[in-house]
Amino acid sequence: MIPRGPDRGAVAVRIDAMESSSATSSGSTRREATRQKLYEAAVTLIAEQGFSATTVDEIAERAGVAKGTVYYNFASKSVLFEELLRHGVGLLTASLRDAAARTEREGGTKVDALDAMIRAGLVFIDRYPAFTQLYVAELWRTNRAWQSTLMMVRQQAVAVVEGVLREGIERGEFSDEIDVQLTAAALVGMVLVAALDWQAFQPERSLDDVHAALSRLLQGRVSGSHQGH
Amino acid sequence: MIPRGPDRGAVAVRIDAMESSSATSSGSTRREATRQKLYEAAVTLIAEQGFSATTVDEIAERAGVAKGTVYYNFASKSVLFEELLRHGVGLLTASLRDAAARTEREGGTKVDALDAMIRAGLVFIDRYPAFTQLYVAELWRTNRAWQSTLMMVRQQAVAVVEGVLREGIERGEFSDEIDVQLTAAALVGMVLVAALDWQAFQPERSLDDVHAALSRLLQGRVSGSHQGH
DNA sequence: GTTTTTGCACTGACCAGTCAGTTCAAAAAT
DNA sequence: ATTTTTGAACTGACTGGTCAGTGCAAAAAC
Repeated sequence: MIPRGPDRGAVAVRIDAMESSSATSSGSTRREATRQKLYEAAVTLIAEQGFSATTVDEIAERAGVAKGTVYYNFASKSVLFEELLRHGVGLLTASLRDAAARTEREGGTKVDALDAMIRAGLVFIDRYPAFTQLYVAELWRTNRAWQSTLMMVRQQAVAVVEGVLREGIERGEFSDEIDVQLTAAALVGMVLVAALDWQAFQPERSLDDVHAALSRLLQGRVSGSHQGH
Repeated sequence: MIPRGPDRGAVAVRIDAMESSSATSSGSTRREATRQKLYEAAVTLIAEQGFSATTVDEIAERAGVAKGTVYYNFASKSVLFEELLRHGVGLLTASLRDAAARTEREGGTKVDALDAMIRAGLVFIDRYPAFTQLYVAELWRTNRAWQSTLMMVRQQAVAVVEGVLREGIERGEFSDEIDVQLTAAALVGMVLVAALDWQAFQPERSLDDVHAALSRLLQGRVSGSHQGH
């Protein structure tokens, strides 16, 4: 569809410009734009329906390109998906690291850093809910082609949280009895599930509300030794 | 569900006994057994591969029955899946309620109740990892046939946690400023993700380890006003 | 003798991936 | 400055295969 006339060339969408590869002076911006459109189409469809239930035809149609174009740009449906995963988690990891570094620079405590990362996580999920959804849905699946990609990418993100926890223990800010790995996983889960529930079941709430609720939990002001109210 | 070897009835699992329909004295146990086998086969396959990627032939084969039997017992593949969901979440909800009630009976605090529910959640996930996996993968998907079933069933489970939180606030045991819904979601997420990570990435850890880590977080002994170590 | 299961052939829809051909802007040739 | 060539990007009809669901007669279980 879309005879495309003299192709008014949708000039460079510039959605984000991650590590947008080479770009040799007269770089093929066209190709990059097409790939970006395909990512965007794929992420929502796969989040809604799952990988197998989403057809390449659907992705192509929503992106407004022909099916052949998908295969011109990606070796297969799975490869498209894998690159989508890498792309998305790259954004998240960068955002988390940034939040931690910023707190550090401003002389905050490690609790402040965790809190800032919680917020960064919420902002990310708010901006890319479909990606988050799809990530969670695939993370614990076994027996799948992109299993190893997913593991690597997960480790990348969780490592940031673990790092902050470890530094906190060294500084004596956290008890040295905490289990870094499990605690990091629990924190990630807390943010992930609360945020997805927020999006799905009470989208009218503000990000600040959600952040406040999670901060409270983090700081043990829900059930810890607390002070009246 | 979940094969688990030749199933020596370990600790009286009471797999069914839910609202297992009619059962007129000489109830058709045969049919029930077949359905159970199909649930068990379906749950692992779907957890591993996802709903669409799992074929009815595979389910039948793993369950050791003919394909026709699947359709004799369930109207369609989706219906089989929906009933599986109801079945599984029914078990979880019952277990959570039981944990809360037991604590109550023994005169524990509401924090104790939450703690007991965390443990009950972990035990459930430990026993039915495939179900948990599949549940998480489907929960936030939109546009799907069983979407409404899933919402009902989710609400059922989360409501138990919300109930305990509310009672805790009434009793003045928790701050009345906490957001019940968000906090409940966050707690569920904490347990869910920590447990799935435990299963997937460090299965050698004991349930007690995981429980201890989560307890600590719940009680604010990670970053709250804590006392040395 | 009724209920449940089996085995298996069949259908029709659907879908990942292919490929011969088209488009067009920029480079090269004139 | 005009024509020709090039090749990266894109197209969409087509293929080979898969799979949900059906139909049914005979066997097994109860």
